[in-house]
Parts: sequence; C-alpha cells; structure tokens
Amino acid sequence: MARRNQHSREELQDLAVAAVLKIAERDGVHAVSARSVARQIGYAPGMLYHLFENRDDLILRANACTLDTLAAAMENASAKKAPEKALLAMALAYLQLAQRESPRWKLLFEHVMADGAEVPAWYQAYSERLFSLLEQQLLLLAPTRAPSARQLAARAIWSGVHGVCLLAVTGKLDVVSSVREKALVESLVNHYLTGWLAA
Amino acid sequence: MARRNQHSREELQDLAVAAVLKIAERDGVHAVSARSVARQIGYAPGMLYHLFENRDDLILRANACTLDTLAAAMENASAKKAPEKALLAMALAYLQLAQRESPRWKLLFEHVMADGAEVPAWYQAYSERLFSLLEQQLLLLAPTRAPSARQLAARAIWSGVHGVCLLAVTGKLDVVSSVREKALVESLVNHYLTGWLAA
DNA sequence: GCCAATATTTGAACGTCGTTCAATAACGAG
DNA sequence: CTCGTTATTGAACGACGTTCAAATATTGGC
Repeated sequence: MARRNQHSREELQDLAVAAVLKIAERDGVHAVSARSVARQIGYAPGMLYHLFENRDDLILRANACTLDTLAAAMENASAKKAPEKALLAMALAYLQLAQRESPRWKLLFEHVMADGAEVPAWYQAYSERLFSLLEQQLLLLAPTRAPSARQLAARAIWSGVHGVCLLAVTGKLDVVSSVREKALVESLVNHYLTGWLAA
Repeated sequence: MARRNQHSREELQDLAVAAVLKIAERDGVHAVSARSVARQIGYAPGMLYHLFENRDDLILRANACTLDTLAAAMENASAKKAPEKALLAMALAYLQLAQRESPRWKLLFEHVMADGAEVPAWYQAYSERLFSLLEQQLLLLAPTRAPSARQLAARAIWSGVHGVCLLAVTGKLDVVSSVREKALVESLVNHYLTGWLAA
C-alpha cells in the first residue's frame, strides 16, 4: 500500500502535527496517542514512525507550533509600546493564552520526555526565540548594560512568568481568593524591572 | 492471604511511599509503576489500590514527603538571617535541591495528573506551607503592608523561583554559557524585592 | 479446639499504550 | 506487462493502570 494519496512526506508530517492539536482540543491532552493521531489522518499507527522518531518527537513538533502562536501573540502585544509596557504586555499575553486552558497549552506545559531523555537542541533553539523577544525590549530599555546582563534578565523574567503560568494551569498554585494570576504576573514583571533598572 | 505480616494499613502506606522514592532514586522516575512499587515492598500490585486511590494518589503522597524535605531545608537555610537574606537563602536552597537532579525532584516537577484530573485539596494545602514560610519573612520585612500584598509577593517570588528550577531541571531552559541558574535565582529574588520594597 | 465470619491479599484479566517489523499493496521504469 | 522499489499496513510484543472474583489468614463465638 504505497503512495495511497498524493501527500508528500512533509505534508504528512504537517497533517500529523495538526491532528495532534486537533485531538488535544477536541478530546483532551490525554487522548493524544499514536493510535488516535493515526486514525485522525487515516493511516496506520506504524506509519507515524516513518515520519517521526517517536512520540516525543511528534509532540515537540506540535508544541513548536504552539510556540509560534505564542511568539506571534507576544510580538503583537508588544507592538508600538514603550519597552517597560511591552515587556509586561508580552508576559500578560502569555498568561492569557495559558489561562484559556486550551488543551494546546496544557500539552506545552505538561509534556515530559519519556525515560528522562534530553530535550533536543532544535527545540531549545525554538524557545530561545522567545527570550530574544524580551532581550530586544531590554536593549531599548537599557542600551548601555552588558549583553550578558540583559540575557540574564530576560531569562529571569521569562522563567518567572512561566512559573506563574504553569502553576496556574496545572492547578498547583494555591490562589488565595484575593490573589489573581494576572496580579501575580504584573507584580513579578513590574517589581523585577524596577529593581533591575535601579541596580 | 490476610495480614501476611504485622504491618498496619498506615505502615504499608509509608512503606509504599518509601518504595516510590527508592525506585525513583535507583532506577529513575520512569521506572516507578504500580508493579515495581508492589514488587519492592513484597506485595501484589492490586494491594496498592487498597492503600491508595490510584497512581496519582500514591505519587502525590510521595511528593508530599519531598515537600517536607524542602520545607525543612528552607527553614534551615533561613534560620538566623535577616529577612532579605533569608528569602534569598530559601530560594537558593530550593534550587540546590532541584539541581542535584535527584530523581526525587524530577518526580515532584514532572508529575502530571492522569486524564487532566484536579490536584486534590490536601496537596494544595501542603504547598501552602511553603508560601507561608516566605510570608513570615515578608512580615518581618514589611510589617506595615497589607497581608494581601505579602501573600501576593510570596506567591510571585515562589512561582518565579519554581519556574527557574523547573526549566533548569527539565532542560528546557536554554542556559547561555554566561548565565548560571544560581545567578538567575539571585537576580529574580533580589530585584523583585528591591522593586517590591520601593513600591 | 473448631467453625463460621471477616478482613486481607492475590493474580489473572481487561483495555490501553509506544514501538517494531515482516508482509503487502501500489506505483514508476523498462 | 512485468519487475523492483517504496510506502503502508496490521499484527505482535511487552509494559502500563486498574479491577475483582477467588483464595487465604485472622478473628470472635461457642
């Protein structure tokens, strides 16, 4: 049964990635399996292993798509804003997307490599793009500081915001009635920046 | 085959939790399964379901143990220090434990509830203890501020530190050669506190 | 001391998962 | 039309979480 249709290898990969996201949205993160993805695109499960190394590879590829969406949202949110406001807007955009609880973001947050394997380099490079978006704003904000200082600040801010989003989405953040996640992000970004600029 | 030995129900629970941690240390997080835990304590897999609701319950119980260790380390690190130094010391204690990469911490970081179930209330209460350790120091640091402001700050700091630890442990933090995790935590805590106190 | 009642533990079973691979069906070239 | 190549299959493997009737210990009453 070869070449059952006109799909090229890359088209099939895109189809499979789209199927992952679709199934996550429709049936929840836990429903994403090799079998369900294969069924969704009308192929046998084994076929996926000619397109991807393994399940992790498939999921990471789908998460890369989600990171694209995130990067676009961040760029959109920060456009035509002063650096400080832009940084906050990017963080809030992240939170907003995550808070929708769209299963797509759960897939991003909750995925862990099987057998404790390492996250591949190409995926790390993908997340690096997000850091650089922050670094751009930090460059405008403090052009005279050492690049390494801006790199550090970008990662500190991002990790912090990521922590809030993660705990919020996974329900592990005990949110006192008076504390809302949005306030957490605002506090984190604003106070960090104040301290960083004062240093 | 009843009461094969003199272990009470609670002793068996403790035994199982200890087995989870032991297996994680010895064979890695991925090796922790109902069958391996049962084998470790010399019982049949089905027995575990008379001690725990399900796998999540078992793992969360083990993670609660790890949270105890963390709380103790934080209290120890912060003893007899001025509030600002104490807060930083607690955050660094967290990072240090996480960075050991002891599978025990991976279990804490990487566990996700099956089928997207909610994290039970008793576990949330457990993590609340950690927040209150921070709040105590914030109370010493800014006794005149509103309690809700301290609650928010404690959660912001903790989420941020958690984010750094998580990304560091799971290898998703692209750490530029010049940026070390310890510097990230220091930057996050110190600058946030500076900004928070100035507000 | 014995037996019935009760509590505890088993182990096989179910359905699911990721993954592999020989067999197979469809195509392009000659 | 045939043949070799290649894409695709689907059955199989071992492991997983979970359930539950059956089997076994312990206990209390006589």
